[in-house]
Amino acid sequence: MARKQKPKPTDAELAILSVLWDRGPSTVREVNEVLNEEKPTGYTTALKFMQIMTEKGLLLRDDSSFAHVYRPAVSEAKTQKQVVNSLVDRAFAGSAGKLVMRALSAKKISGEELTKIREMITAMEDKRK
Amino acid sequence: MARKQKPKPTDAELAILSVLWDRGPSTVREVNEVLNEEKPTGYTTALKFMQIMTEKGLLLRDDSSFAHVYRPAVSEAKTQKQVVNSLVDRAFAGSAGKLVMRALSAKKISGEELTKIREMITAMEDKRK
DNA sequence: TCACCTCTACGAATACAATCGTAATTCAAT
DNA sequence: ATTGAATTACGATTGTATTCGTAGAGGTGA
Repeated sequence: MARKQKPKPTDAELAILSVLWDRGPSTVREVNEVLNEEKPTGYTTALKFMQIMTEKGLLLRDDSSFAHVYRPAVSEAKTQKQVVNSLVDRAFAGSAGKLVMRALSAKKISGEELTKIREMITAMEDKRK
Repeated sequence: MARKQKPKPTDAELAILSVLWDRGPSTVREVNEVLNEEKPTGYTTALKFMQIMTEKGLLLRDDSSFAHVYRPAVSEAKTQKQVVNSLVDRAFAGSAGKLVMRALSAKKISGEELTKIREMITAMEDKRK
């Protein structure tokens, strides 16, 4: 299988991908409106990013209608894995366990999530012989 | 208490901080030699970074000897917390639990670490009444 | 002292991220 | 067909990250 290495998305690109993962295929205007809830930016700024991201292979464009419709070309799971691995290498000396422990103490996590995580761990411990 | 907000370190800056957290106070040459094991860069590149980082308040410099000795001005724990929180916000819609689960499936984690993590979780579950 | 090596200081070049303004294009409603 | 609003294309600007070259200062051994 020939895997093409997609570039790691920048912060602004990640914000746009998040919107598309959440909403599904959208126009520039729709994406920009969501982004503006967080931080106001010009319409052409979003447009430019989405054009660049299409060139980079991060988005796919359907230009059959007047307002082009964009959708992610990379999956949420793969991208999250990519940025996590990158952070693990850069700031945690390659140890994902260290990052997990830091994340557990860094932010509030809901009870349901804690349970899910604990079950995930026991499953992994079982699987390892 | 007046906490001064230190800037989020860039990738190259994190690499330098990692070396200093690991080795303790070091000269530019020492840091650069460690960095070169991963990726060869010029001596003055490391020097420039460490000067900039000192200006930014990320490093402290002892210039009492000919070769200045640098040490981190920010703790490893605080910095890791900072970058984790930033990633959670940027790529995981603010949910640290989502990041934890992604990290668990993204990279191999040793048995001892898994155990430590599980114990950490049960402790957190207990504490939450 | 002098030659040499190491180190710092500083400026500059390059690359890329992020932002926007303007012009050209398309569509829809008159 | 004509006009106005929305959209795209494209260039330009600004800011910051990264990298290095060169000059000068500091230290050392012959």
